[in-house]
Amino acid sequence: MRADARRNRERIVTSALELFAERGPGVSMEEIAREAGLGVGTLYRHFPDRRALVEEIATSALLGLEAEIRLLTAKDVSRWDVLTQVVAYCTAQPLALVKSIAEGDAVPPERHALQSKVDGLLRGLVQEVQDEGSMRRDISPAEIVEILNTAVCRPGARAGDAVTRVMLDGLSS
Amino acid sequence: MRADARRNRERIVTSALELFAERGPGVSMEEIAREAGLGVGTLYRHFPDRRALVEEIATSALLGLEAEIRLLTAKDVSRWDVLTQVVAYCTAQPLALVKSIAEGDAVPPERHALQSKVDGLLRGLVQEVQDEGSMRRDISPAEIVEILNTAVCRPGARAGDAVTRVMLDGLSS
DNA sequence: GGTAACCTGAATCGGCCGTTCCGGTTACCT
DNA sequence: AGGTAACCGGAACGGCCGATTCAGGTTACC
Repeated sequence: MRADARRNRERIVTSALELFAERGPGVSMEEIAREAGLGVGTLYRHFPDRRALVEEIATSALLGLEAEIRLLTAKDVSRWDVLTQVVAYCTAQPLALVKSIAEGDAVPPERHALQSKVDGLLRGLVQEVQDEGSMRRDISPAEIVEILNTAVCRPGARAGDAVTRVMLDGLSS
Repeated sequence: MRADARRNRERIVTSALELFAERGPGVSMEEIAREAGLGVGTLYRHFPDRRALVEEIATSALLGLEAEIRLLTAKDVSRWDVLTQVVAYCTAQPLALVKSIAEGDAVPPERHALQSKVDGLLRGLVQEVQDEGSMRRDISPAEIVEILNTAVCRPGARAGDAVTRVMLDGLSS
């Protein structure tokens, strides 16, 4: 693959991620191309169709999150801090909305598996946070993950913004 | 106006409010008509175009909210309880998303004035809650109102659901 | 019973978006 | 430097979806 092609592919993914994160689904292919400083044709050279693009982004976002969770989980700090940092990662990375966007399309089995794995990790972490005693217990881990999701998958969400802080304070015990 | 016409107009407004609340903007005129058990033509008999419908709904929702705030504010209970009930009203009434939807269109001056008035009332109430000492002071009333807005204007928001509870807990002091 | 008001929903009209395609450009190898 | 395959740009096409219209049937009310 030629150097410029590789670079352009990169740009496309980056731009798409960004746009999805800040404007939600419904961003058009043309907008993505423009944001990347390329023509639509180039976009289609790299991804056969919209689904392929979404798929790539969703999958790589999930993989990134999974890696991050494992990394943070391995640290020797309170589970609460780990969770906080995971949340921060989710809002800082523009992967925020990707999950929900990707759910608009039919979820292919491979991504579904990955999704479940990440969800499992998150629920496990939340469980540990509760066991450690720093999080309220009157809400189930699954539901808490969902709550965090709504906090993070919000157009315009920023790491450490007021909504996120309030949310986390409301979850702590 | 004939009795059936009045009834149908009513139905249209109700259905639109409901659909907007539970499915967000982007609900089509046909869906609204169907939900109301009417043909699209009837809808257009009562409202010249989509904007007119949205306008009516937004305005009446705001007026309703204003009335509710004044009513609750007059009660002799803690300001915190008043705020809680206002929030509950906002999520129970399907006026939840109306505000944000109505903002998609250009906001006509008259509605803008109404909007500001309601915002003022809310900020004032929040200020009182803070003065009473039951709410954290490290976030400004304006921002808190905005936070509450995101809590309430959420597709699928229900009065007293987990997200709302967590949010309010996070705001209390 | 008559009539104006009302209702219906298929058809129309636009706009937006994904996708294609071909003429022009460029990286890179020899 | 020159050649060529890979790459890029962006106008143009086709489909879809939603707002709006309208001709023809129905109904409330006097």
